[in-house]
Amino acid sequence: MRERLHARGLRWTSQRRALVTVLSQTHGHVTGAVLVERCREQDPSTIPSTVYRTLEVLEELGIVRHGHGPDGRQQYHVLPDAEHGHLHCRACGGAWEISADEAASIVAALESARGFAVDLSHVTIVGRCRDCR
Amino acid sequence: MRERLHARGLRWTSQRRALVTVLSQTHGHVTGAVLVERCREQDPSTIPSTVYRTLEVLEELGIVRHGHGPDGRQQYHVLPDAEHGHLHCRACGGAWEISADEAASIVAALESARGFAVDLSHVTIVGRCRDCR
DNA sequence: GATGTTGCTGCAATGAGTTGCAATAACGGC
DNA sequence: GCCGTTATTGCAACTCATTGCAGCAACATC
Repeated sequence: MRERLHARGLRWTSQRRALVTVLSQTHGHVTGAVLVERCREQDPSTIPSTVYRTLEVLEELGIVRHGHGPDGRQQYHVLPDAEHGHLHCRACGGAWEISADEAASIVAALESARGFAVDLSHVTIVGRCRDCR
Repeated sequence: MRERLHARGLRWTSQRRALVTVLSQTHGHVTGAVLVERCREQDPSTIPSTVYRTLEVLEELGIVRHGHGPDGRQQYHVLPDAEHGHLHCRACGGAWEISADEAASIVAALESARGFAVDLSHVTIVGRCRDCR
């Protein structure tokens, strides 16, 4: 981690260390607010803006990816992890992942028709699941 | 409008009238904040929570639909309008619509594989457009 | 036109996230 | 180990959106 930051002229601070530790203990998806809260457990003096700014940096480094839940709130997940999209049922709140394979049709269609490169990790599709229909 | 509300036991108030007027003069996509602002122009005493709550009601009636921009903020558009998804370039901020035809492949795939009913209006796909790549 | 219901509004507080700026503290060089 | 540079932090203010609750006012009924 330290290396990766230094390679770009960035610094390895205690605040970043704390967030990276929290992230390493995280599985699946977490909202930004939850990450702030978990950092606070480690160090109550943690400031939200620092956490959010650090998450931005980590995303640039390719350590985390973020998307938005059905309500537009931030959701992060830690790499390495197969790239995937997100599926949310509006009725029951259930969540599933959309594999790259499953999304291939639309990713390819947008790529060939418009030359558009889809960021699958950021994709969230909302609707109703089988059980809730 | 009044009829549609009354049919459900809801009421036709001056605040709702104001928002409907604003919406009728709106084309394309607008953020929630902009709608609040436009209502304020008509009536400076407009309260945000009332606007957001009214938008919820109008969405239930099928008058508007909402999705989220690349930053997760609310975006509304007024019906009637062909149902469509949204495409955003992270680099230039450009926005395009994804027609139901274009999205058909993934909508059908999720439908048949998982029995999931996609809300296309709510879909926003973020990435990089041809020019920005 | 007066009255009772109850759906809505206004308000205040809260949550989530962002931004500008001055002070701080990593880091590299000596 | 000290110093200068400048990336980061802490803080405060702000934007966007949501929620609980008491009081108000549409609407149906008479």
